[in-house]
Amino acid sequence: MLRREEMSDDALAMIANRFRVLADPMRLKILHTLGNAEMNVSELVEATRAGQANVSKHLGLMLDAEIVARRKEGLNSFYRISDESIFELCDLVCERLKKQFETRRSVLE
Amino acid sequence: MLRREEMSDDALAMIANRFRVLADPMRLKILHTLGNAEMNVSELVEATRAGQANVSKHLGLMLDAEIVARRKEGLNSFYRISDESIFELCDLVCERLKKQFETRRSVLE
DNA sequence: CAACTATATTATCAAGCAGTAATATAGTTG
DNA sequence: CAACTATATTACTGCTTGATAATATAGTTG
Repeated sequence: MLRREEMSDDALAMIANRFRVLADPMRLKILHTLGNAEMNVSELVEATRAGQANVSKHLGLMLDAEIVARRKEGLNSFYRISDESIFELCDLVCERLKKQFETRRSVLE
Repeated sequence: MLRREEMSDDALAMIANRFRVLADPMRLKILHTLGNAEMNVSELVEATRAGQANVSKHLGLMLDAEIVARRKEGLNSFYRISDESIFELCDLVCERLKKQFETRRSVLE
């Protein structure tokens, strides 16, 4: 796709934007925590040991990006992953990082 | 991976860092331009219509991240993609973005 | 070696963003 | 309805980073 077709600047900006959402350790931590189950904000605050405002802001950002979905129930907001493809993205990155470390290590031997 | 195993903060930081490299339209443009062929800096400057210092800095960043590789020949530096997995990443993001737009569009009908 | 060329680096500025405290909103319970 | 609770928003601060101009580095050519 990126390699074969022409890419408009707008398309590039949208793709970059999506990567930007994933380019933050705290958001990845939230996503990782959310991986298995729907959770409310308080649970996420406890699990990540971050401030409530901070967690809410990250969740809002990811909600806008449609990476998570929200279900409101009384005072609580329950969040869940709505874009499962992020796990594929993370897996790809992980594999690649492992390969790089492997290469570097073998260079030293 | 991200979903199943425990993730250290260091691991999350490394993954986030990799996404950060891809979270910039100009870098994506350079990667896209480099997609098919090895090119030197001048060619990339012309193709992207960006400043020379800017292109060099982005290339340096991606070289450090081992996303591109460099071959020096006389005055020229030739760059090429060294991490093909970035195209898979971009493809995944593209597909997902298309789905989102499709969903939004159908909501309006 | 002097002039030239390609690339890299540095300094600087402006913009964007993560974290936090304070406050607002809105639902709940006595 | 008053006190309480969960979440969202706002204002602010410090840090990071992208773009650019200026300069440095290093190879080339006459």
